[in-house]
Amino acid sequence: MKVSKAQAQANRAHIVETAAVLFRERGYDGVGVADIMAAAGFTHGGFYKHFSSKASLLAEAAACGLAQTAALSAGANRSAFITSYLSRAHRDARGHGCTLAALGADAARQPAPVREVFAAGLEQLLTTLAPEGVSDSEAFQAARAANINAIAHAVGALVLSRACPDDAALSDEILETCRMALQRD
Amino acid sequence: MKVSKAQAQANRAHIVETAAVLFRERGYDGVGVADIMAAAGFTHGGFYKHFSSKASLLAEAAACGLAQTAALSAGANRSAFITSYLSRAHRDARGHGCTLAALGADAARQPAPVREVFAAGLEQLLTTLAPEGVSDSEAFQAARAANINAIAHAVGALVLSRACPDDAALSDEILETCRMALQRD
DNA sequence: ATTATCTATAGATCTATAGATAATGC
DNA sequence: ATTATCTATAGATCTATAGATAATGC
Repeated sequence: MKVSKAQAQANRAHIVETAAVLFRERGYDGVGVADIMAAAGFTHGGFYKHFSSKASLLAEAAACGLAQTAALSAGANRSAFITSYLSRAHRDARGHGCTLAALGADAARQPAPVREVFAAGLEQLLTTLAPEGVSDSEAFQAARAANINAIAHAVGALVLSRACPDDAALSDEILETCRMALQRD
Repeated sequence: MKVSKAQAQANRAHIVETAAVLFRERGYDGVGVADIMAAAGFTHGGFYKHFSSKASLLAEAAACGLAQTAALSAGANRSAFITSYLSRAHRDARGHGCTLAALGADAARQPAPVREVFAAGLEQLLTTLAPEGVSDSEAFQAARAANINAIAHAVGALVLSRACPDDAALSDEILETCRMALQRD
């Protein structure tokens, strides 16, 4: 049943990507190692040849998810990023959405290595969103502060809209109100 | 081993308050029924004479925690509320802090009854924060929108600051940046 | 008589490990 | 010979229930 080293590497990456989706959908404690391995197409016994523990997989899966969000923000302009971030489609697709919103609260309860991954992912997003060619130190700080505020505002809006019932008017109202405010700034 | 009806009622309330703290600290899936009952001073077998399931306890515990936050906001003025909400003390006291930030992401994965409790708690907070004596409909809507934005911004800041390592400069920077922005508005 | 709590346990799950298998890669 | 994967399982946990106990409340 052995596979080539290249295939084993690909299998490992596939497990990380599968976990990145399942953790965002159901939370860290809501998914078992066996669930992840089955979803990736393996039996659960093979897990520990790839990862030392479930927590270390979370760190890799979070890094994977955070990199996806940073990549998305790199392409679009700020207004387009906000529009898609605060859309009902994003609210309803937890498994493929922002890792900060889906797993930020879970991260707070995890050991330092996992939280360091989140801090690095957030720094990456701040860098990606920063306007280019700002050499002035004061303007740089102002732009960084504006990005921190925008991300916090957007993450909070997404978390709150998801905490409300799907069909509640309040859930849509939160998204629309915050989208308008963030595009006004 | 039976106690009076009044005592049983008090014991039940004590279990809800204990659960409200433990769920916020460790998340819904991070605490067991036996943990909660032991922390409240009972054996776990007695749980089901008070609650029909663990999920129904979560609904009550969330309502309890959300009412505490709404009560806090009722007393202070807006600036004082923001100052304490975005303090390091609040960040580091998850078990006794805002339920929206601690359990909002968990709520998104729970059945409708739990999410309805969150929506009601959020509406309560919006009402509490609204300025009194605003009869004009347009001004009322503007005040409601401003409160939705402020709560989303503050919740997101708290979630993100907690997701970073305790000692990271980024965690403090998020709190301070968002506190300044929210007090400027 | 009722019932709040306790003891004990069923049945399902979860993380992690041990040993077997079989294909890679030297 | 090494190792990626599989089968099987240990040991711990979790939700929920059953039945016993003993104090309340009629």
